[in-house]
Amino acid sequence: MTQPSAPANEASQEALPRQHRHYTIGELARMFEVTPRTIRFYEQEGLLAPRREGQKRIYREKDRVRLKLTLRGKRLGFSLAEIREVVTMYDAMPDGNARQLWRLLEILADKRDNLERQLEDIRLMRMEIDDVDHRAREVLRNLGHEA
Amino acid sequence: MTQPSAPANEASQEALPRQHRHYTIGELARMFEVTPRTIRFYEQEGLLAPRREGQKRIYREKDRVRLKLTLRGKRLGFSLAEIREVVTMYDAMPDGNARQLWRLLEILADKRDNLERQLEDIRLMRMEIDDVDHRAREVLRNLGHEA
DNA sequence: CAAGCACTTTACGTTAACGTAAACCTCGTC
DNA sequence: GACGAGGTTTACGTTAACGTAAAGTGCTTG
Repeated sequence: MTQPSAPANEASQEALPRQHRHYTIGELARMFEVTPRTIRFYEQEGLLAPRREGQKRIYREKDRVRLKLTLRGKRLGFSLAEIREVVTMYDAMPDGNARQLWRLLEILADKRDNLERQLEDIRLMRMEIDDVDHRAREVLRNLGHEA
Repeated sequence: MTQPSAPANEASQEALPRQHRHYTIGELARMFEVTPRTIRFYEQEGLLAPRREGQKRIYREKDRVRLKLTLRGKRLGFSLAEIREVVTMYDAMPDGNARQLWRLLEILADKRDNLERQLEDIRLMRMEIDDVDHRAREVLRNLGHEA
């Protein structure tokens, strides 16, 4: 039984406060169950901008959060382009001009509408799934009674 | 002012009970705001199976419902393959064997889990959107007070 | 009967979001 | 000092879900 030796970086930091922790690409990949390739791709698409230490990428708490938000957006069917539009505007917010800010509010309202429609879709799809489920169980019950 | 002459088929049927109506591909396309190409593609992928009248496709109420469900599934991020798996099993239900039915229940449980996670995602994303919204309005307020 | 729709098939093109492979560096360690 | 486990870049491949273009069929309408 060889103990899977804990990656040095991971172990050496687990006592640090979250805000100051940093991560390698592999760590993040495991945390969110994606491949490093995915994370690099998101960087290339302007969704992440990790610091470098020599050649290696160093991810900080802020990057981790951004990745989390990105993946959540994806699960909800937003494209990377849409997600980027929001997060970059969010970052540019404090010194953004009024036009940009209004544009941001516009986008947010849009996303909200989208979410509302999804909620309704989920409600309806749930009902239909329940219906199919009941029918299937019914058929199974009858299969049991004959034969 | 030339009246846009109502398509013969559409007008001639609007008094019929829904169950017996039938639709052309163009009608369906307009109803759901997709292109005919999309509908043909769904057929090619085994999601629809309209009858033919000569060479033309004739869609009935059942087909319309299937298209509706398909598009709803898409909005929720399901792939056409996933959607097909459910709808074809649903159709094969009454005379499906037990294994198939159990498999169907399995799939349904899976979809349900998926929907639950999406609900949570929506909840969280709503909060974040609200947060960004508030910040943006705050900045706008301050912009108004200076200058 | 020519024109104009709405439909048809066939087939190649396109975009997003990665996967995969090759070739390289840089540690710690056996 | 070889080696394995991580990391890196570059670049071509792949899949889903259609878009788009070409070329033809069939109605009905001026």
